[in-house]
Amino acid sequence: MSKPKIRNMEEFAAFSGISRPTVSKYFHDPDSVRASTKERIETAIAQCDYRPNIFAINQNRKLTKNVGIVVPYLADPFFAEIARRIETLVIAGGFRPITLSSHGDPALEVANLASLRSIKPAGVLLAPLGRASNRTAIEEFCAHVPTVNFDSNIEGVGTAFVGHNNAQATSVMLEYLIRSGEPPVFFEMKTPPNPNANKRRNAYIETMERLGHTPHIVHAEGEGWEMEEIGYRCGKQALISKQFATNTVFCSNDRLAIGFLVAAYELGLRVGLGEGCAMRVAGHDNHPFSRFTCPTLTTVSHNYASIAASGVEMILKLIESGSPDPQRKTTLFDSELIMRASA
Amino acid sequence: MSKPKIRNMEEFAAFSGISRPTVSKYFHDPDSVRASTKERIETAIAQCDYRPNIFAINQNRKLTKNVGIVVPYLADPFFAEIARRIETLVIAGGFRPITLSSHGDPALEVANLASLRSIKPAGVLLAPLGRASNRTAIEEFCAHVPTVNFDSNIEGVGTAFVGHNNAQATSVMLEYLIRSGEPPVFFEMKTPPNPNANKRRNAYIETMERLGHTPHIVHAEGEGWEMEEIGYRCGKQALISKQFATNTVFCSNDRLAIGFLVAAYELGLRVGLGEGCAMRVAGHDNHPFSRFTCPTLTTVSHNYASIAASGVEMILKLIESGSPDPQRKTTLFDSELIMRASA
DNA sequence: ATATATATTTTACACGCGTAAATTTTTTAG
DNA sequence: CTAAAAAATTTACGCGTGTAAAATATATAT
Repeated sequence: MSKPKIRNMEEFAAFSGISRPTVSKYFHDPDSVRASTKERIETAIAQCDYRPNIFAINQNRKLTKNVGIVVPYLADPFFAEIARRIETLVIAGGFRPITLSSHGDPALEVANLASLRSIKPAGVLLAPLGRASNRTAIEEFCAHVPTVNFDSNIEGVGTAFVGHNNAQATSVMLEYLIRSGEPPVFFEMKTPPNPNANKRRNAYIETMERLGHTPHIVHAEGEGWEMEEIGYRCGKQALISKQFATNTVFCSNDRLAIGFLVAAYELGLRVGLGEGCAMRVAGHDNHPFSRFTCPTLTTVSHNYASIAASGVEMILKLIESGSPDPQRKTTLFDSELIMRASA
Repeated sequence: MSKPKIRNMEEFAAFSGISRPTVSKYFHDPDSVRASTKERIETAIAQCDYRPNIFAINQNRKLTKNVGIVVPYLADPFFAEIARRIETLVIAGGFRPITLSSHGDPALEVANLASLRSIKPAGVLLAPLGRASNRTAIEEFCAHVPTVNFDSNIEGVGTAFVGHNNAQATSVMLEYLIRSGEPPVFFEMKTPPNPNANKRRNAYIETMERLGHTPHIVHAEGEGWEMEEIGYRCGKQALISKQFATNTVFCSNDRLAIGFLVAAYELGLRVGLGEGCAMRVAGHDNHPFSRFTCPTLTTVSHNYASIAASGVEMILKLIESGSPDPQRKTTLFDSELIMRASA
């Protein structure tokens, strides 16, 4: 019952009774060989469980089957979720996903790109850190590797960008909040790491003015990716010192909102729509945990499914075509208002 | 200003004026060559930014510098956090971490192991799915690749296990809860995916009896990894139908507790220690989000730092020694009571 | 059955680097 | 300054696979 030890394709070819080049062809595309041949090879595989050496394969192929996925912070469930979806689609497309997280560190982001480059990926899906990113290094990378930029847009980075329509999302939420109560104050980090934040602030100001209201912004101090902590700490201070001009707060993202809700809770401020509520809070992202806040968070959702699908589709098309489209294309997906209990 | 294009080590050697074998030696260990040589090579690198082809390197080395990290569900911030720490330590150790998530799927877990095997990792840190894992496949894998099992112990899997002392943690929490109020009811999934849950239940029963109290367990129905949802849904039902024998609930893990707290909140049950509180809730894990629940969650913490450090240390030692210790060693780290507002 | 198209085999070289052995150069010790 | 030790060079082969070209075998259409 002990399976024969096959050391390489040579031996496997001998074992299966097929020539090595044909076997090689089979592993590259099982349907490129005659059906009867395919069957014989697969019978042999079942008997000895040989698999080609991936290093030797990739050494000689101009194009590997590797697709890199780089996210700024994988410990953030938002990115974990989008990465998970992308991985699944990449596998379905017949490629091998390699997910790397920059852990919020620009140096590690550059190191990740270097690391990816050394495995000659067929393509890369890159969500850059944003403001902190080393632009030069990223541009250099994109000049050599087909790259689709997602989530956080850096102009000129990658052959295409697929992301979230911050303006539309902000507008949808604002209209809802204004229609159903007092116009919201915008709560954001003073120096947000992610460029989406800027788009959201600008959209807030613009939409508020368009609707005839005065924009109010409260800024939270603090650097980095510990947004719940920042939202909690600065939110609490701002609540205590009554910095909010109205009873409604629109947080720049859900993580900030999660921290803010804890602050409100601890101050005994009831958040929500009903009678006894002191204030309303809304977020932005439909973060996986926004369903489990107290109260559950009203937010605008990223279209996770479409962004992942579109990003993967683009990179696969790019890989197939070989030639990067000279025109950098931007695809934005509209978001949906997720009405829950907090606003 | 345009850097010369170097295609391989041959060309780089010519460019730097050093012989190829010496260059090769340098890339394997920069300090194994004379200081002056090292400097010349590094000057050349700065000028043309060449890096060796990783596939060609790994094809010929018996041992790659790859260290696999497999976790059951990376979208769970708990695993994201531990993976992040492990990655950092692996890099510091001079290896290349490759993190794969099984996304809760036993088939993907097997596929991940197969995928790892094809890149000949020097070693692997494996946190198995647990109950759902394909034991045979994992054992087969461990027979060929140095593996350290972490988080969820499967007897016989891997050369060593490093994890969390569930018994000690449960005991510490129970003693605290009993000392400070009513003895707790244990709230857990009926069919938990993770084997830690069984240890925790048994420790709960044992400790309760030792302390002279009657154990009470409430079971939540539901399969899979959506624990917040299960904790919320079943917790709400159980609260409504008054299934809890005392006013204190000890959840088998923090994710269940996070959902449970939302249920309590929605039912208007004030959770905490103070006067006006209807009940107390405690968790287990010190999940990254347990600081941001309402109220903040009292829990027992995994020793993230020690588990990561010890796991990495073990796998590196294993790699260095070459010979797996025939004695499977289990290392458990004690946990710390994290007192917050919920109990 | 014959001609044609399609698959497979044979042969041979390429990829980029690891590594061993023998030789030469450079450094260090005396 | 000379001898010994250490480092670098030269030469040459191996790793496991991709892939091209020519020859041969097999399948399909007429």
